[in-house]
Amino acid sequence: MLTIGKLGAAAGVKVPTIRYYEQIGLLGQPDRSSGNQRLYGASDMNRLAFIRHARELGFPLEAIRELLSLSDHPDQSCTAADAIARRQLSAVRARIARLRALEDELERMVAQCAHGTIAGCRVIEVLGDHGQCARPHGAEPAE
Amino acid sequence: MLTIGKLGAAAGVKVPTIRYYEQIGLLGQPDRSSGNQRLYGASDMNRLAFIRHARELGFPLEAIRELLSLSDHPDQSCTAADAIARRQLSAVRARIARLRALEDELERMVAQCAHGTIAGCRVIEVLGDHGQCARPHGAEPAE
DNA sequence: CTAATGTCTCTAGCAACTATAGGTTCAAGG
DNA sequence: CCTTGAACCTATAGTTGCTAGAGACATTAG
Repeated sequence: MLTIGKLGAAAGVKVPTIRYYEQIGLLGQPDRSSGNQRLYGASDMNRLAFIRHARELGFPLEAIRELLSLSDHPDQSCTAADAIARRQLSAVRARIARLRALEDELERMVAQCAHGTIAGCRVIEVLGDHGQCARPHGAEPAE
Repeated sequence: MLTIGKLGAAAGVKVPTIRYYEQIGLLGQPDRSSGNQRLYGASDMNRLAFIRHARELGFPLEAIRELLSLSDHPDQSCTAADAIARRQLSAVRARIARLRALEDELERMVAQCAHGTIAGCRVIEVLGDHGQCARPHGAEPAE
């Protein structure tokens, strides 16, 4: 049985965050010690690790809640979980592409700075240019 | 001259968000019509598109403020500008590296999903399993 | 046994919006 | 010209996903 601090250290999640997850119902209420302290077992550990990894991948908590409910009922189809993962994957790829363009421009700026002023800075154009958008704006679902 | 609604539609930014950006000083105070309504020009449009794209890439508003200051003062001494550009460049590179790791993990998740039931779906296992982490947890800088 | 650390609850704050309320201005149709 | 409805104004409060603080109780190392 782990105290909340040990659990947090093991899963890489801060203690107040664990209590927050419990508060919003992502984690169930754990057993308590005689002195009212939370005590966790291996299944809590797995659940928390799942939440942490999903958060790292950019899943919103509501999507995680959905995934957890799917895994609580493993006889259902995993199509929904797969769709969420695919959506995240394409979002990640779009971000990488844009960041590479910005990286190039910042490299160019740093090189230019080495020899004078930053007149002719194109950072705004690189990120300001709508024409370089992977997809058009305005109709995208919010992240 | 564009009203705030037209500007927002053109840049893909909601109207209250534009007013919020003005409030926190990312956008200057625009001209007003005789009836006190905001009027924007092409340079406001570029600036707002820049902010939107940078936000999509996950830059915090304070980093965007710095990037904008680079283009706002193109004659600025290179010492200051260079420091800002270098800091942003390393932030961009860190973000790219992290996103690539996430891309790999999502690819693996999607590839392993058997499209059957969750019992055979690895999405949840992959996210729950600490052993498959690209890097150990706990010592990473927060996003 | 005592001192330090960990835990408890509760409240408040943060970033970056988003929504609502209650009023004003503008542009288009009758 | 006048009305009507959309778009605008200000100001405030709510959202998500935490994070930090205060003040009190529990546990553990020396």
